[in-house]
Amino acid sequence: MHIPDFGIAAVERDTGLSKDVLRVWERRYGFPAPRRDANGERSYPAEQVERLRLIKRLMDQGHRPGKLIAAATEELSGLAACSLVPRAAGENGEVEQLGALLALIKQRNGAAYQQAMQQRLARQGLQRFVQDSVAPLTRRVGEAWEDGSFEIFDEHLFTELTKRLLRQAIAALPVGRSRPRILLTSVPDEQHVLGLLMVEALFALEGADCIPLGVQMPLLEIGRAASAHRADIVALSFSVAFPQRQIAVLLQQLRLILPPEAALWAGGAGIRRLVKLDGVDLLPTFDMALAALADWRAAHP
Amino acid sequence: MHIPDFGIAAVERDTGLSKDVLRVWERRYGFPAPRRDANGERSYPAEQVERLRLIKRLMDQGHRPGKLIAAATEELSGLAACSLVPRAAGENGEVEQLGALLALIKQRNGAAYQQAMQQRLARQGLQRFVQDSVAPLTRRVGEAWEDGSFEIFDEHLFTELTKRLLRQAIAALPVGRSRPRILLTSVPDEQHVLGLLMVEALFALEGADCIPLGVQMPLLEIGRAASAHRADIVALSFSVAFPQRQIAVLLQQLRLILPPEAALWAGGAGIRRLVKLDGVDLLPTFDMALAALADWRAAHP
DNA sequence: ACTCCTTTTTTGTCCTGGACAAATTAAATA
DNA sequence: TATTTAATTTGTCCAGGACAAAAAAGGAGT
Repeated sequence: MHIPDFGIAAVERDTGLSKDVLRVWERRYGFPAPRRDANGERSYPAEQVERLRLIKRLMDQGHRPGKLIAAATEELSGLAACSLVPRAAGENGEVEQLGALLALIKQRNGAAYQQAMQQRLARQGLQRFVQDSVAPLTRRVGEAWEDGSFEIFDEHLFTELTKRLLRQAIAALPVGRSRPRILLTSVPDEQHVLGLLMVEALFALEGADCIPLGVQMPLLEIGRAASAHRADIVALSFSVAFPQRQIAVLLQQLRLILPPEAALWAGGAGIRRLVKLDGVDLLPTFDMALAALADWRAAHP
Repeated sequence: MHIPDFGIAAVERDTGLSKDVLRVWERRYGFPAPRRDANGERSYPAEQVERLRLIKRLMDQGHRPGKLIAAATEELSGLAACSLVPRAAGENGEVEQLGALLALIKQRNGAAYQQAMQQRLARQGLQRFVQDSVAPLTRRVGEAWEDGSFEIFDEHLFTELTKRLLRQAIAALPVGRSRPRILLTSVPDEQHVLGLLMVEALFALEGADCIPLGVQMPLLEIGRAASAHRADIVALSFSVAFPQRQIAVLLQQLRLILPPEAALWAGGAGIRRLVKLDGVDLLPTFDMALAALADWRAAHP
């Protein structure tokens, strides 16, 4: 079976590497080395697309492209080596349980995973379920993806099923009617929604009035939505995969677009490395988010 | 309050128009006409970004860029005029009810919308709920967005809340264990998920074993997932907004990637204008999708 | 008037190769 | 060992040309 070659647009879609990057890598490093079709346009064999995807994965993990492209195929070793993050001791029972849940996904047994998680939710209650089950699981899925033991579609299945659990749990809560009114969304190009759902669950538990707008809102629309819904707080989420360099400028631009009386909160793994920004509250952890909520209420009696 | 200018990357993110398109429009039509920053790079005033968004909206509706850019501001009239699609007579009571539901979204009363829809679901049952409530509502939201009476964030809120309802309803169904095993997903750049959820609901009602992988799966990953899950059918969804010219080549490429024994089904409003493709089943309506499911079962006893 | 075929215009995408600034690493200094 | 400075790496942007696929316009035949 011969998989046909990919055009440059298809490679961009499938790898997340922009056309500019693909061309400049070819010029500088000699890789990728697509052949040309009848019109002189680049035509990438599936094999090179796979390799590009691997390189992208390792880059998101912190490696640099120059090194990765130079290395022949021993990357595979460096790949596994770097993800040996030692796990905190003393929680081995818990770790085992989470591992068992991940194994269910790995076996592609979605139904069993869903059932097991439902039980956990009932046992722990929503707050601890989010903080002690969903959040650590998400982290471990990320690690498993980085070290190659999880395929992308395993991650997708995990995400999809977990999203359902969280949404179901949120829908079961009484509708929040008290302040603050919190608008939850993400900027364009940021499509990870799990973090947003987790924080929505926590806020909804506290009785806040959450307005979930889904992901990928253009900045100007976020501003309009905040006015139209008279939101007290606009909460954004940034995943690790989001291009770091853009986050700061993006937040500052949004700050200028938003009504001054609306607070701007940013959370997610992507903002860990960020320094302080004027008029933006950076909330890297759930505890900080809950504390910020309490602070807001104290300041707005 | 002065909203700062946008860089070309920000405009691409917020409007969905590629950098290439933005530059070539400027060269050909003289619009947009960004000023230049200190580095000679394009810098788009927020006003022009808004206008670009409007143009994009009208283009998705079928208008051509050359005309739109030439027209000064009378587009606003042409905009409203074109969406006067006469509604089918005889269903006015039903139309009224749907209109009332839309009005709830428009009033930004998410809670009331959710409650009303829940009632409808209980009354109609899932199948009729999908076909007679969700599908027509989705169509009307699309129309409302095109003629400007819905903001983008209204559409996002509608989508988000409706997704929740559908997922909840699907989760309440007994787990499908019988054939066929259907893998549901969409290709990269296609992020509309409502159609996928609607069809999942219908398939799940028929007892099929649905594997929801969420949206935006790279083609090669879809192939792998189909093998790993031993899927009988891979079902993809394309919205109207998806670039038409790419759909056919994309489907043919995926056909070659998939195991030959796996069927490839494509649905959604985006495939309406498509002609027949070898090895791909085009299913523009829900009825056709259900018929295809029945056919599959008849052929695989 | 309507359909089918051909020609022209429109429009998006791709190309080359240069430039530069922000981020990162390496070197040098206190 | 810290902290500043120089060098390198790397992503993004630019200009302007080219081309093919899609859409519109024109023409011939039934």
